[in-house]
Amino acid sequence: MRYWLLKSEPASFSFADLTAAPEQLTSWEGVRNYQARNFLRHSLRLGDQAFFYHSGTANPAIAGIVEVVREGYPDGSAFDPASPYYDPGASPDQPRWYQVDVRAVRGLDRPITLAELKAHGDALADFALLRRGNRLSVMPVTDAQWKLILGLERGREG
DNA sequence: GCCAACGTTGGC
DNA sequence: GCCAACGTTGGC
Repeated sequence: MRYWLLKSEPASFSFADLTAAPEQLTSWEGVRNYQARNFLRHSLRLGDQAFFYHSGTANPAIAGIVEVVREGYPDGSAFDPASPYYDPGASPDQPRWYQVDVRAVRGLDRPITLAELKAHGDALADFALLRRGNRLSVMPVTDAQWKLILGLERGREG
């Protein structure tokens, strides 16, 4: 099993939205970046877990944990002219964009903020999220990073 | 293939 | 709202 981090703007779709969804399940659609697409298409596997990260908010933070319940398949929103994710260059024959399905595993006892992650910058020096200018919406998390971050959950903040 | 212009992301 | 970082686009 491998670990990942998925970004979402809570104003569009929050971890609370996911836990309120039927079966606490959603399709992770709308990713329009090739590097992130490649992860979704080929790398995220059934049973892999991911941090659900809230970006674009006053307090960016990891809010919860999700699990991959369906591996990469074509992102149909790219074929839908009514969708904000519509891409005229994609078609069912040439899907171009891919999505996975994820289900909520649990919310964290408390959000682990970006500020707190940065405070552990020595231990998390290679953490993709902390790389300067990182805009990837799907990124890998190593076993060590996963453990360290979950260790923060029950520790004192900061 | 180069690169300037432009749009988007996302923290602050 | 600002701005740095970065990806994409399109002229050449």
